Amino acid sequence: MNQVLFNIQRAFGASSQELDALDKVMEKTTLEKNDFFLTEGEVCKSIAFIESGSMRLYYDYQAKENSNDFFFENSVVLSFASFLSQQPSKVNITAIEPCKLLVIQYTDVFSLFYQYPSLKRFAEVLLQEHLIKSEARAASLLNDTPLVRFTKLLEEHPRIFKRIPLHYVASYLSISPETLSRYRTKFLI
Amino acid sequence: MNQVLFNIQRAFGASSQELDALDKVMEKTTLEKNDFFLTEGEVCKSIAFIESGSMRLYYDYQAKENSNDFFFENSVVLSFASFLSQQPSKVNITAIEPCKLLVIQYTDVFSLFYQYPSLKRFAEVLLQEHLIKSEARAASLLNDTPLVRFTKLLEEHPRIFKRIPLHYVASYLSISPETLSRYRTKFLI
DNA sequence: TAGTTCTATTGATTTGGATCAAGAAAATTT
DNA sequence: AAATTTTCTTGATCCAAATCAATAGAACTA
Repeated sequence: MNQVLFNIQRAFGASSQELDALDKVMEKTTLEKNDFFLTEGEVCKSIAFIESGSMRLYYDYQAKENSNDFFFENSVVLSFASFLSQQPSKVNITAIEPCKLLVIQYTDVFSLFYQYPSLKRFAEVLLQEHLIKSEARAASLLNDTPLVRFTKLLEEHPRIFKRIPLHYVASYLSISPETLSRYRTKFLI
Repeated sequence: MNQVLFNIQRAFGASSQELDALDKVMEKTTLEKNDFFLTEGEVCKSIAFIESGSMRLYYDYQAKENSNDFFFENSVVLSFASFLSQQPSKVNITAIEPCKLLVIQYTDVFSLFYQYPSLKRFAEVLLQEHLIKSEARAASLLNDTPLVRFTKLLEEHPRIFKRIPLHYVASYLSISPETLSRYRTKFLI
């Protein structure tokens, strides 16, 4: 059994029947560094589980790439807004490191929900978690100064600084790469 | 039939039976200016529909009140994060103008969903709309300069400038009241 | 209606972070 | 492993918005 299925089983008590059904519709794929999982304007028609590697979700806005999220192993990756509404995505999602992914298609997702209630419950929890995360992201950008965002990120997600190129991290914090570099020397990183 | 029920019927084709059930659990209440609908730390146990008036959702953060949303007639008001997780709210919600509200309790919401699928569908649409709005809010704070946020708000929601005290609007835009005042003279408002 | 508090404007000054510029270090490619 | 590209750092300058300060105007309230 792959790690993704194992996690779902452990967290939601999915039956082996449900896990089998899920396994059947999961396609293994890989992405090279800088390959796109989703591009702006395209409708998000699949969900990815990351087996290994890291990814970045960003807005391409006025010649700037503003990163809004990073993903690592055992994460679920998609544009919720585009996937749910089946409207063109406003974001891009690309591989930072080479990635091994398990991918499920939109149509399969809903036919699975129809058949297996505990998978529907899994999706509802994912959706709720994402909503809370999205509100927290907006709150952080509203309430915190750039320096506070930096120190919080450093404390809460130190691995981001180890595995993500710093100019991407700078754009996530909504500061220039130069300013991030200065924060880092100031905090002896 | 009140305006709220009328809207639900029109948008979701709810049956008269469903609307009756909804009507039964809706309690009319009023709020005076500055009264709280929800305070930080409290669990959000109800949903309000605004019949008349306006409300404000804000973070109370380091001696500053940072407004994150404004609501007018025919809006649905709650802290989604707190309501869904039944965890203490991180936000406050208060009346700006005196409000007439229709309020539904948490427990009634879920018993209604259980009985009436089209109301569940109504809730799912609300949730999806909120998620997209929350992502858009974060995107705006990440991508746009203060001045661009101001011009977009002016264009997309001009009534906010007519009915909401400007220092609240300033905090929503994440700028000082002085800067908002200067933007306004610059744009001849 | 006079007094008080709240809200908004305008001016002077300060400041945190952006931008510009150059070079160093690291990673990738050939 | 040499060449090229990408990433990161450091310094100098600039600028948009914050802060500080004073006043005016509106809206409560006693």
